Amino acid sequence: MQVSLQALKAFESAARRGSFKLAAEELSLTPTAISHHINNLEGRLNVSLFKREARSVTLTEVGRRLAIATSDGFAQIERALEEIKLSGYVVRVTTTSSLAALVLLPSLKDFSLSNPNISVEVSTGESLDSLPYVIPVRFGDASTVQAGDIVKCESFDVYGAYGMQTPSWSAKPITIFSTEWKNSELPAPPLKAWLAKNGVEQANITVKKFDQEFFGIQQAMAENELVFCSTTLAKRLLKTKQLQHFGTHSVESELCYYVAKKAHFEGKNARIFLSWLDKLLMD
Amino acid sequence: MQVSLQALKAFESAARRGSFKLAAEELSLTPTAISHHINNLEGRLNVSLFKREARSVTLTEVGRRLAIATSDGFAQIERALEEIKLSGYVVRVTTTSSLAALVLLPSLKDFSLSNPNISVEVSTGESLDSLPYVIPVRFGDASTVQAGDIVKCESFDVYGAYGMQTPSWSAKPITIFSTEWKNSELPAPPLKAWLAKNGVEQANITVKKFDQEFFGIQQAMAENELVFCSTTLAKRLLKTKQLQHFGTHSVESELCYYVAKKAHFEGKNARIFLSWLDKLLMD
DNA sequence: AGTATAGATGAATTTAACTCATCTTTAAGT
DNA sequence: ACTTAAAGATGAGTTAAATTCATCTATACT
Repeated sequence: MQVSLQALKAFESAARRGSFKLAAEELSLTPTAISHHINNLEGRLNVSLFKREARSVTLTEVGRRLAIATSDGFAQIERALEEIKLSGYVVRVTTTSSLAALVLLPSLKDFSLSNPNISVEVSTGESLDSLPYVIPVRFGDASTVQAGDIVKCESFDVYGAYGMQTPSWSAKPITIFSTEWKNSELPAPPLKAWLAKNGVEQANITVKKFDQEFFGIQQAMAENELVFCSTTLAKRLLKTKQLQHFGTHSVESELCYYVAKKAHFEGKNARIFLSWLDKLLMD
Repeated sequence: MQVSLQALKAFESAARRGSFKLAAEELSLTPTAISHHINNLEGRLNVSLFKREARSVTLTEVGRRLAIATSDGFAQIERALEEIKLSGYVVRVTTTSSLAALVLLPSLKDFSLSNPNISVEVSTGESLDSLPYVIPVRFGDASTVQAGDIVKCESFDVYGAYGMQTPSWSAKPITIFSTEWKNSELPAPPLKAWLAKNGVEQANITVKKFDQEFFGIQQAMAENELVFCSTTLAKRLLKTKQLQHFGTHSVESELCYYVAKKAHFEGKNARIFLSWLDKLLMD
């Protein structure tokens, strides 16, 4: 197609509106741009598309032929685009299983109450990360993440299944479930620092590791055990009386939740979702 | 339409060909351009249009929806454009009445024999001059015309109606028909120079003026008189024994035939016509 | 293991798109 | 009849989108 698509669109609008001026308004251009486009089109096609009067233009016969084709052709494309754009009101998020299961999915009903016209689709795994319209909420080493992308720096603490006895850190052997990330480059959960901060280094502790926090948490709840996990994941479970806290002190970690290229998500609905997520994780 | 038409066209081609590389070839672009367009489109629409493999791409469901619409929409427009372009095989020319009547129209059957698929439409007057696809063959002052636009510099001579007596320049009063252009800024026909060149300044000459050469020529033929006109217009009439020449010497003039913005007429058929015209006028 | 293929990313370059300034030709209003 | 308004035309200058170049990545193939 050696003729410019912009020119064809300008022509279509001018033909429909019967005026270069109105076409310019419709397309947020100047009348000059319309005039140039149509003159260019006429030159390329070697035909006259409009008959010019002093203050108006009327379509020639050949102009009418093209007007019908462009009107139908562009309308067809626009209908498909509209359908697709409507589907864009879905905000797509990909994140870890743990955050999805323990934080995001359970909180989504609150989001939906506030934003009934926004649909959020959550997926786990990393295969969608590189898609420009999927918001990747990831867990990573804060020192390798852009400051603007960090949503929440994570702390860790020990929690026990709801209703179990308070552990005696100086007597019986104690088992604590913790996590060993699949990604060996991620900083390990700061258990040693926690032990030191809480003055229980000398406790008789056995650590059982899971490759996801979610698994460790679930197991601890099922077996009335302790779990060393992030405060973010534990928060809701504390509130719903599935976990309990024993008055120990949490420790900061080098880990954080972040959204890669956060500023790139410019869509209105994506911004709304990201604001909500900020609040959700920081509270 | 906030999405780029170029991006939509790139998408349509990639979808049809199932490859960014092939789309790039089809559209005479680089694969990078295709990639940028499609990534931009996906970002704007907030959807994935292609599933990327290592060495290939496959359409997503939503991509298929858009592919159908763009394929149909653009095809519709292109069909109309093809029809219109076919109609562009008509070469449109506007020129003076004199040249049209005495040279161009009578010679067109030769042109058609050589180019049976090209149709030439000739109009007189200046109203079509500014249309970009109408070839204006004009008569003007060579000093104000771009060198590349000049087709033929014009000479003038005296001719008589066929069969009339050879004029005696030194005896009886002589009437010569000449032209006074409507456009007063055009150089007058060089009659004085002709008289001087032919050594007949002392002849007893009365000049009768017409505002078009064609009129003067027609009148001279009808009344067995002399006419001072351009050699180009006289040529065919000499050949067809409607005018005769008396052995006088033609004089060059400051006037020429030219095609305004000649180089702008790039269409194949227009170039063919212009070549033919060059030859016709120069012979 | 090395090479080829094809799409991705981002900076730099190119070019078409667009605007601004000015002009022209009516048409409308006084 | 004269003046003003409306709307398209032309061409130079500016801007922003389109495009390329350079480089990289992830397979697939030999």
